[in-house]
Amino acid sequence: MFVNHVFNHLICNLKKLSKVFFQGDDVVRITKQLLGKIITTNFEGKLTSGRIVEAEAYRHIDDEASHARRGTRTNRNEHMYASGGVMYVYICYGLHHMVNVVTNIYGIPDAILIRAIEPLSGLDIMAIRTGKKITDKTITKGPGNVAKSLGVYKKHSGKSFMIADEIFITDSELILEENDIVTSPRIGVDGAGKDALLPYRFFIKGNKYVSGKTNFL
DNA sequence: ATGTGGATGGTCT
DNA sequence: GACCATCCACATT
Repeated sequence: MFVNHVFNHLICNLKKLSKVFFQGDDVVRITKQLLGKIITTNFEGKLTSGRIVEAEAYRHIDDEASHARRGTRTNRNEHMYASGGVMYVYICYGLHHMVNVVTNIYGIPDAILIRAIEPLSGLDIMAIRTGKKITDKTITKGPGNVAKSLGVYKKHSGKSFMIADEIFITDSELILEENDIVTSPRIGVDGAGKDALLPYRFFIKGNKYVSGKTNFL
């Protein structure tokens, strides 16, 4: 418990990502840069955090896999059009909440789906939220489990990562080389025609928390 | 180790 | 009323 407290203190003192990072105009590049960073939620005194090890870019209105394809703008995806630095949360298959980081300037719908994190802090809380064991490597694997372990729900959509009270993303000491990152097509976007083949998914090579079957190479 | 089908509900046509 | 940016249990190899 004491160790956990010290660790939480460390995380809170790491440099928080801000405007310069979130409001860049190249969501694909930002997605790669997001790997290794640490996402933290602190809801009602329950602090949980993890290293981002897998993420996907959803880019502009001409991306057929995006909720904002062809300029679609509805109540559901409104936060995708917000200026970079807020969270976009939606429900998938009626039961899974998906955590996205919105990037770019207001009006241009770019977002990054966080597909997996490596748990760092608040493992006991994550275990309660997911109903899994602390030692279970699937506890934060896959986008549904990311939201569940972090305690994120649709009601949190639109919250800023830059106010740094309940949700924030911090820089990390981890330096990733090109060779540490694997690129692939996105998962579960078969309906997107040729855009389903775009190399917009990135993950840390060999990390055991990455979703899917092929996290080798 | 791999494959299947059911759960479950908001969103848009 | 069909479609999902999914997960899990359980079946069969």
